[in-house]
Amino acid sequence: MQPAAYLDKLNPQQRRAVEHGVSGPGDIAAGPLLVIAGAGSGKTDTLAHRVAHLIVNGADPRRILLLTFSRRAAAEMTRRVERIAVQVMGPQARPLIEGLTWAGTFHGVGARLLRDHALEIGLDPNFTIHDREDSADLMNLVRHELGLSKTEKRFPTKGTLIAIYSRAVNAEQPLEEVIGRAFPWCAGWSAELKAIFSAYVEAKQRQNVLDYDDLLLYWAQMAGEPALAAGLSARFDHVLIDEYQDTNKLQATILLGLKPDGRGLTVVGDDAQSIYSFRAANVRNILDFPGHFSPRADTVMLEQNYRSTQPILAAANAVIDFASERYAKNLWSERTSAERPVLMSVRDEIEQANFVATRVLENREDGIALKSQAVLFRAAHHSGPLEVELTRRNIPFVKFGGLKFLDSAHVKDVLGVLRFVENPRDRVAGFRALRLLSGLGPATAGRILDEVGTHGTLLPALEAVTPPPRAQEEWPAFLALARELKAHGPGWPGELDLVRQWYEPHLERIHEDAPSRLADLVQLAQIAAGYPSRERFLTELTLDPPDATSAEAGPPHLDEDYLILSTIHSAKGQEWKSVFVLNAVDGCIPIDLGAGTREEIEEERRLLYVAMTRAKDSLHLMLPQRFFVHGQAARGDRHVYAARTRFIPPIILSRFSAGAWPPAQAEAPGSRAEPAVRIDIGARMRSMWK
DNA sequence: CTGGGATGCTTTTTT
DNA sequence: AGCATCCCAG
Repeated sequence: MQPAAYLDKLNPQQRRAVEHGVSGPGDIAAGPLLVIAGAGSGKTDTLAHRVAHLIVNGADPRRILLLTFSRRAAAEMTRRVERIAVQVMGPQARPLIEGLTWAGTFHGVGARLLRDHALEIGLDPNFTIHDREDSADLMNLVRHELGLSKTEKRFPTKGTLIAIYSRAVNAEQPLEEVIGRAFPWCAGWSAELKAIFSAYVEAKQRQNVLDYDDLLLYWAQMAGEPALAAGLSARFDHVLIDEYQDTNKLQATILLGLKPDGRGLTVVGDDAQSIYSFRAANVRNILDFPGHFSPRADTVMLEQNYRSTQPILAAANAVIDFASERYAKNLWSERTSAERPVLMSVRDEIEQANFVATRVLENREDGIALKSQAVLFRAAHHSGPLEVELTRRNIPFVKFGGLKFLDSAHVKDVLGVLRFVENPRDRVAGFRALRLLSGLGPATAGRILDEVGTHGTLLPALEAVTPPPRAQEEWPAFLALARELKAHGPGWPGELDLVRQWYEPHLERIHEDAPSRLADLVQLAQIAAGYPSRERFLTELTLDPPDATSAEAGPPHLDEDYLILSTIHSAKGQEWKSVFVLNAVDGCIPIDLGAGTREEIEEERRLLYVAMTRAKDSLHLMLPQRFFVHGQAARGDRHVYAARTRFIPPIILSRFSAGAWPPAQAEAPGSRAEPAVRIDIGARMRSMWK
């Protein structure tokens, strides 16, 4: 057997990253390693090879911790590791890879570790997890209780509150600093904010719920507590983290707590693709990583791009060259092409939609499947007109990013009932569930939840309730439902069907468009069937929500072809043959919200870079000239003119080719082709008034 | 106390 | 255009 034949197709840098600290079977002594992996440089493959290489050389898969940005990425990584390992070791690798169970997101792994260690840290292991919306709802409850909803001057809303709180936790910054840097318009409220946050924390603990941030925070606390830290860090021999540029200070604290000397630690990322600072991600994590250790961490740079053609790469490089601070690297590609990326001018968003739909179909005629094409945009609503056009032309699409399936009211209602039964102390869930009954408002719901709280258990408390007269009729059915669920009557996923049956009449009463919402619930039931129990379903759905939006969510007939629509954020790590970037104009990229600090602008630049580097063969940046302004009558024509994004200044225009659509617009006056039809619209208009 | 309607303000990206 | 809040009728 040639021991390392599977490494031969790696380039020298990739190979260095894979073999770092591994000198042969049974001999692994790896110090900290940083891999700077440019876009399309085979990062995932390199990391997968490293994991496989460790295992092949005797590392215990059960003692490898692999942290990725999304669950999807973790699954993909595990799949590749298995493929490589099987290739080297044959089928006996399979059971070995089964042991690679600690692969997931920081939040997912945190949840699992916390359930394992709950008792040691005084946590009830049956805690439920609040997603962002739930957290905001709870914050709102607290906000009202403290009487801050009717201050004389406008007090920050629940969304702002949770954003401030979350940033303070994830960036490990004192409140004053967070407000000063990121929320200057909230200055002057810091005393109130402290009060509200402390009440929020107490409420979470009383209700036995954790929010996303807690999953990291408790983990970090454990890792920092000497009595627990040793056991925790001894649990893993190797810790590998993907997308390190998008981790925050709190996550770095966890890592350093797990592996203080960096032994067995590998981080991979690309500072040029850091796009999550709104979530407190900090580029400094990756920039400063080597210096945290002594001796310094080894650094490997992957610069060969296997994805894009040379002209696409040259344009993307030109854009990122203006970035202020980064690991200087120069991506290159062997893939030649004569086709530069296109800056395509169109009159407005309607024409933009028209162009994209037309070109997508042409591409398909040329043999490029819809799935190999993607339309990317800065904000979820930017794709609105395009979605209309695609629907009109019957072009199937799936949209990633923006409002999620789980965020819709009806799905949250059903989950709320389940969560309330799972954890009766969860007031947000309880509130949601109880208020579904007509005649039962916030006051009564609050009273009932107080009862449940003092009782400690659900059923006796509910049975003792006398509902208000107007809710009396619907109460027995609710009580019966709670009983069934508490007893796990029909088992899983039958319990979800039970809730659905109970909920249906309520849904029809509450919402006009009940039928389409019912379809979502059918889909929820299908998702539910994929989980072994109610508890696992609720936890994992919160940590790993289905990432496509409800519009398409109908369990897409996987054999069918469909176009990909995605926010740039959700496009991270992906690639397509042909990519269209919508609204490459100032105001959209960079987006014209908020303060627009220098750091924020730099991040917008990286966003454009990420979008451009998703393209393999063909790239169009769309430039609508006019935007209709919001807040006018449906067919109003008030509009503003938009300018090409500032990230493509004249000096790099030569990296692009220019186009306009419809083509007639590009031609000089006089050379215009003879129209096929002539209709005197002007005459019609005049005759309207006669 | 609940629920419906009017009115005024915010408006990105996501585990 | 959507949501939070306010106001009022049962």
